[in-house]
Amino acid sequence: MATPEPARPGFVLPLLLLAGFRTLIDDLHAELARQGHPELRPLHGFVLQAVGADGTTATELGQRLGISKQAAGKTVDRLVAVGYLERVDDPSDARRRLVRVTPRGADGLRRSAEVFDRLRERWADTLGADRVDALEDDLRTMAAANWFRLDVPGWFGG
Amino acid sequence: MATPEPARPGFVLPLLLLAGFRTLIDDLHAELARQGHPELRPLHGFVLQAVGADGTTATELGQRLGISKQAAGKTVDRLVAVGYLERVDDPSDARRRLVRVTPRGADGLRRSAEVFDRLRERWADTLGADRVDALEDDLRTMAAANWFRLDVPGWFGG
DNA sequence: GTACGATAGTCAACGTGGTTGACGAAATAG
DNA sequence: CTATTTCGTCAACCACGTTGACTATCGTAC
Repeated sequence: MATPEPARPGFVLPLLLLAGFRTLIDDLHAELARQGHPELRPLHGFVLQAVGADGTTATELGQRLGISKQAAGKTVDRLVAVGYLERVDDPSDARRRLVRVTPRGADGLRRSAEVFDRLRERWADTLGADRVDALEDDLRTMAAANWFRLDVPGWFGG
Repeated sequence: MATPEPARPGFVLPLLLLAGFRTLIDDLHAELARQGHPELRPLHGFVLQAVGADGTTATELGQRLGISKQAAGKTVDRLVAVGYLERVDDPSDARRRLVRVTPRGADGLRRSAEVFDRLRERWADTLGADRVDALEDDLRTMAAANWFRLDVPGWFGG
């Protein structure tokens, strides 16, 4: 028995990371719902972010998100349906359909950034700014690779 | 313009928390696959943990996991199919079907705990034990509430 | 200028995980 | 004994992911 009952069992660390993530995302969406964006799901903000100001194609979006072009296309469909994205034909290439953030989408994106900033300030108020900085630095050290993969539902489930 | 371009934008914090979580879970399952448990999905470990040594019912499992009894039942079905859980009739109540961890499930659970401990040690080696302790403490402070809700796919997607 | 390979998007089928609603069987309360 | 509650399951549905196949278009090579 190498380590019988460690004082800090390893399994709590992932749970705390998940709980921290979830707390931030839940707080964000509670606030977004209050500000007129109740349809925005956790995934959607990341997708909007990945589309970016310049727009993309479904295929490229899939590559950015680490998912298939088909999955990206379906997600775009849903965001188009709720008015956050739009598709326009690319005049220079009839195969491509540009995906662009609508004004409403841009509004949601801007508010998301603001709320995230405010939430981080709240963490800094409670924990101390240095602790939050250290937390980010440490996570950056340990999680270098998986920096932007958003296939969470399929990954976790599977 | 209250905060134009903050030095530490708020939106990276959740991404880092997610990336940290994901790194740990991916490392865990890579190791579990090596140790003879390739079928175990990220969700499954948490479900096994929630079933516990004494067993439960699907309804109670749903409550523990924060999902419906139907969803819990389906997940149990899948874990039964891969041999990690079993259902037995409750002799004292013909409505209930006890869900129990099989020996194979217990093996997976034991190995998971070991791997998580080892991964935490790796973090402590890289960051310093005090930093990891502080990270956990800080997260416990900020994420007190959502301590154990595992409806991740549905929550994140939705 | 035509033929061909690569690329963009879509359709279809499927798996996993979640939801709600309805229902039968069994326990429990009156 | 009847009424209510509880457990489990079935059925239908949605969100998100996958792979495979197919069309249309682009670009290149001949």
